[in-house]
Amino acid sequence: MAYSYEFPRAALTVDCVVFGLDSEDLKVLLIQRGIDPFAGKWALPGGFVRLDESLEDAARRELQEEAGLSKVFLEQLYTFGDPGRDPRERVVTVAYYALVNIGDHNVKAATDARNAAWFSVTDVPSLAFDHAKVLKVALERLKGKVVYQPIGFELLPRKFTLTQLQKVYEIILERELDKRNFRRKILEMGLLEETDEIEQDVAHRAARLYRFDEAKYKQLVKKGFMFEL
Amino acid sequence: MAYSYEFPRAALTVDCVVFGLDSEDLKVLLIQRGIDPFAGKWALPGGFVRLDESLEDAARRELQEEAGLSKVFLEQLYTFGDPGRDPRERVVTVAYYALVNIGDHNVKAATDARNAAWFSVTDVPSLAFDHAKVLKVALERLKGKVVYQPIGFELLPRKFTLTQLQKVYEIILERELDKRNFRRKILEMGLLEETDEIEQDVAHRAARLYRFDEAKYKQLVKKGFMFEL
DNA sequence: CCAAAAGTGTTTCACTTACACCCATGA
DNA sequence: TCATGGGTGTAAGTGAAACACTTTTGG
Repeated sequence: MAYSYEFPRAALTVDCVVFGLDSEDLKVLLIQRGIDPFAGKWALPGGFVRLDESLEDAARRELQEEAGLSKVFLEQLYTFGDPGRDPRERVVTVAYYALVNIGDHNVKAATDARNAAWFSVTDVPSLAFDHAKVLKVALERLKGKVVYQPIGFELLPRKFTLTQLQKVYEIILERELDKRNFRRKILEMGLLEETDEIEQDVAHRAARLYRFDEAKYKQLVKKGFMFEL
Repeated sequence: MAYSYEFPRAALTVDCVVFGLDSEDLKVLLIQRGIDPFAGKWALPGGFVRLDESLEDAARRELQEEAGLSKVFLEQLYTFGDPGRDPRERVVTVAYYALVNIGDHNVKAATDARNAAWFSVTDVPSLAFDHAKVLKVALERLKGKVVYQPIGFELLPRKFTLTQLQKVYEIILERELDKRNFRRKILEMGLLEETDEIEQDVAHRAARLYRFDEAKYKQLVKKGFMFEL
């Protein structure tokens, strides 16, 4: 690798695909752009990487600044850098995806008067830049990852019912799961801690609440355990 | 995402983890650096991204220039951008990994008089920058990917024996596989085309040669087929 | 004829899948 | 008492894993 200070340089940004879940749909968080290019269009939250921060730090900072989100699950997705993806100049973006529990996080109105809103992933508006492609890649990654990594929990409150968890998987995978088989499988993994609480304010028998046991999971992984479906 | 021309910019590079295979070992291609920083140290092949080329094009160009490799399997791995990973200034690198058949590709002496050589992945020298980490991530990716994507073939000549193929998996996964089960499983997928040729110059019964049928694979994928192990 | 790897089936076991009813609760 | 989802077990089928000997060829 040779050094070369004389070359003009691409700009470097991060963009975040933030997934959330309500009882019906998988949602993605979008920001309405205030300025050109694509003023007024919806886009993924993101922005320039500063010279003194890591890529992940930049992604977290943008999430905080543009949507008031902090301490969320965040993982690098892919880097998009085709010439022409930004109409003005060469911009390379490192895309991340995040999983949040919509209930916990009130997406605040962004500081700089741009709108932030959740859209069902099956019904997103036309997006700025190549963000439609980024979203597509993120969705594929999420579907692929959710079956062999315990990340479904990230979309739920810390305590949840088994039915809620099943719903998470059904929505992401876009297929129905058998209730008894699902419960047996997930419980036999030993990753869920049964709490002594039950759900509140439901007009039927209240379900037991469970909690994902992170410590137990890490411990099992060390012994060769692999999460699956 | 706001525009901001006044910020100083990170430099952008690509680095490639090129995997090859001989009959014993999984190998990685390294280049001995000619200039500082890390002059004399071994490093992954790579270099600066030009403003008018895509990231993948940059990776392919560097492979061609530094190692004489072309038309290889190449896939984006991860982007490494921690401040401080380059001692001189902020450099963000988009890492790719490549799979090549060592026999087919004579790694040429690099044009600028730097050495290129294959090292067993279990015995690599100390590497420049954070390339040890990049290599580690690439190895994990390869191990994870090889079981659910038919990429093992990329490390073999176009025609190969079932034993060679089995060896590929055994070396990458670092565990032994059962011969009969392996052959049954791989043949039942219907991805291998039996040729009428057999291996040459062996001091024992010569094995039949097979070829990976790319067209068949794509066709099966459309019907929902998933490669596995 | 010996050494070396090619090639070939069957049984066992574990896991996945399909499936239906009673229970608890609040309205 | 009715509507709603919570919670539970079993049988059948499918796929994975374990396992050893005969065949072919070149030296």
